[in-house]
Amino acid sequence: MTSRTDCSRYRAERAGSTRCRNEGGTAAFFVLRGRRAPFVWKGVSTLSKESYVERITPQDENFSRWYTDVVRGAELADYAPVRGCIVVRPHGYAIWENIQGGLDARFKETGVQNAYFPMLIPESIFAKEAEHIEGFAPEVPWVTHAGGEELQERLGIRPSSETIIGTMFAKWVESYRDLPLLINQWCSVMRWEKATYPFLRTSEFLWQEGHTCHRDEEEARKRAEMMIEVYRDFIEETLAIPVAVGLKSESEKFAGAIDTFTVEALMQDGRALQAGTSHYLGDGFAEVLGIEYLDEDGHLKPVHQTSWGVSHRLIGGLIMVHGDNRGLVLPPAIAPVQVVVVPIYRDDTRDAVLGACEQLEQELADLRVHVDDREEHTPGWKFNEWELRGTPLRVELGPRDLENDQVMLVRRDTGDKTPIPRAELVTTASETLDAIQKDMYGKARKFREDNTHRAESVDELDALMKGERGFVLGGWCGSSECEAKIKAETGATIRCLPFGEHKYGSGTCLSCSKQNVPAVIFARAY
RNA sequence: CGGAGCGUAGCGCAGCUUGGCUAGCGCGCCUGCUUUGGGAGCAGGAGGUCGCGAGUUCAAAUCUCGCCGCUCCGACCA
Repeated sequence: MTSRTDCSRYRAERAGSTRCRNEGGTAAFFVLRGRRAPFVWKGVSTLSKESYVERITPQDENFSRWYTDVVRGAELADYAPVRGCIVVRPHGYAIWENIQGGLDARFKETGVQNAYFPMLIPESIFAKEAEHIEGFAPEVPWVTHAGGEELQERLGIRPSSETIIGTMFAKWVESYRDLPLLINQWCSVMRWEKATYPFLRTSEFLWQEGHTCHRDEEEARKRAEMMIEVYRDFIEETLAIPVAVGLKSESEKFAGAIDTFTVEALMQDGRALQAGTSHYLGDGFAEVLGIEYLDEDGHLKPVHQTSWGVSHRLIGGLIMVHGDNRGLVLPPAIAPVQVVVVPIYRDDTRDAVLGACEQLEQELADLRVHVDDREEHTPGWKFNEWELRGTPLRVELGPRDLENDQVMLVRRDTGDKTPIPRAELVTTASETLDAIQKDMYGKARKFREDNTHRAESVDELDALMKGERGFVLGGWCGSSECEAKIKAETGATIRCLPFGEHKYGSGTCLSCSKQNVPAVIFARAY
């Protein structure tokens, strides 16, 4: 009874992991916790004996190291033998699959269909839109040889697919009756980055790119705004990450777009993360690619387009918004395993405990539940392991619980440990998961509010950027000169010109002191 | 792209300054027994092209040159 298929999956996933190290090292993935340093968590002090305990670099000691510790420790990703590329491991990929599932359903609700286009783009096609190729040229790898011969025409590896998809759209769109055309593809793209960082900036990354064609500007703009709203909804509801929604400045816009809408999140180190973008492309691509339709009035007109995407960077956002010094903390809605059951037994109680666990697993079948019945680890080891992996809820079941007809329920986000009567577990578990989801969003939202400041001058902005950082609201007159100057002096960029409920009124331009200009969000960005 | 550092067993490191026997240590892994409510104990065991390529030398993990990769800190980007 102790072996089940999902169980062996978890075993396979863990193959090759290690978490301890010797005394005496310095820069390290896992740092030695000093002898007799008590492992303190929520008032629980343990491990008083001399023992080596793996530790993640604390966030406030070195946030970057903490981040990479979590990425590798939670087995989300590993470095690949290709420069700048990561391997997304099963646990990380399971999160990605849940992101895909949630977004894909939302896309389809708005009438979008999935398709797939080639990864290789002939140079002649890629080069058709001038701004587009100019923006991406430095980051595009080219295939020049194949079949043992030099190719007649170089093939670019897609950094984004506007041109190749548009080329196909030109064949498919003939009449206004073919519009709107709403297509999405899940794929990976490649951008040859100078400096890479797991999930946040890798040479190849997983994403989705939606591409749509419309009859006029109004309809296309509506679609671009609709999709940024889909992102906002998903990221806030499912990933429990609050975002600011707004418009990108000219310099931060997508190469070839008229307008770029963005959702911006704030990480725990006070830096901003662009979590998703949606572009109104105008008819620029349509003009050069010949995506034209015959309108009711008998005239041939170019379509108005949009494109929009999010990437596996969202996983980086999850880590940096919710994680703590014990590792990853996952919102229940996205967690591959929502409830882990850890049996605690001796030889004489083994069968009873494992039997009860199997029963729990059946009772909790509506949730994503996993019984960790591995023989080779102690319960304490498993507690740490599942906390590092971010599992929202843990159920502990041992002989004492059997006697009292109860289980222990432990929340990952707060560490709270509560005995629950067996009969109430199913209800309490799903209620607690709902509470965790809500509380995690609330906590992240409060963090953002506590770390959103106002600045009246470049000096004030600079002081904030040198200190605790965060979102800084300040006036901006709209000129690229002032934007560039502010960036040069403070390192902060304009994350967005907020709209909707995120508007913050007006102020004085931080750089040129022009009065009554809109307030925008400044931040150091990833 | 600049500055700094690193690359020796699956992971973390020592050895390198001053070249020399069989390259060590901890964790992990394997076997056995005892264990199991916050990373268990004992015993035995397996595991290495010392990042890659040249060079110097009787002899290179160690010295020289080149290349590759990674990490951290700054400038550019989903």
